[in-house]
Amino acid sequence: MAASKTVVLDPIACCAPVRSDVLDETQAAVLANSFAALSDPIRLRLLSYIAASNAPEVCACDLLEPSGRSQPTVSHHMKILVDAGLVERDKRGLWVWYRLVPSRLDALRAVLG
Amino acid sequence: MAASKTVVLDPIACCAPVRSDVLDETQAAVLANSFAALSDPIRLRLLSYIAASNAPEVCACDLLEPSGRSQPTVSHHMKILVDAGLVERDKRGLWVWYRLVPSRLDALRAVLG
DNA sequence: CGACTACATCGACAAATGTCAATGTATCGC
DNA sequence: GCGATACATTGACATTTGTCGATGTAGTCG
Repeated sequence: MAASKTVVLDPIACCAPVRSDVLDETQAAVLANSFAALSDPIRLRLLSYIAASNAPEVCACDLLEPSGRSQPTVSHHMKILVDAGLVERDKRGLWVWYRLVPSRLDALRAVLG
Repeated sequence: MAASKTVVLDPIACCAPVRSDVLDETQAAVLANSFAALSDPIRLRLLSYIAASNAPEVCACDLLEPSGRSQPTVSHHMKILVDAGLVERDKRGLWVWYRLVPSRLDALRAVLG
């Protein structure tokens, strides 16, 4: 039920490894979009911060200080990660909680193999 | 001995998986640069084209038609892949030959795990 | 209700990126 | 040497991206 905001993302799972077959334009576009989400240092650090926390979820409010960016900027980056399907967003009360989507990271990893 | 043109790249191998620890700014910058090389559909297709060919190397001249881009544009994209350490360049006579650097792809894959 | 809080969206801007035509450079064959 | 070939570099341009201040929106608490 989850995900499906701006861009189509599920096709990732169907992609054969980059090394085994030539990607068609659609596959390439989807994958490029996913890797683009990983192509910014701030986003990589946000991602690793969530992953490194022992908790299954991290509050958005805890992402500001370690990222060293303004609140709108962090919100912007998190949206990109969510749209790419790498992170899930859950608003509870005033706070927003983020958690990784391991299967999505696994899928990307598989594409690289 | 190979590689070391514009950007520092070897640090990739030393990075712990994104999921296990918070990346420092240097690690994040290097990794972001690597993923950025994968964040363009044309580059992904060039990469998979080389990988999918049974030959260990592919001539630059064979990359123009499948990519559907001009010669300068393909040259530009290949430079980005080479600088990212994902592909090696070998000029022999008039022709330039490209081959993948599997260890680099493996390293990136490891970071995602 | 109204004040306050947490996050998203908007608007603007500089910087980076993808693209191609034109030109440059190195190499081959004659 | 000379012309032709394969690829790189340059210059220009439109588009995209990262950033922040200002503002909007949804939720909480009294």
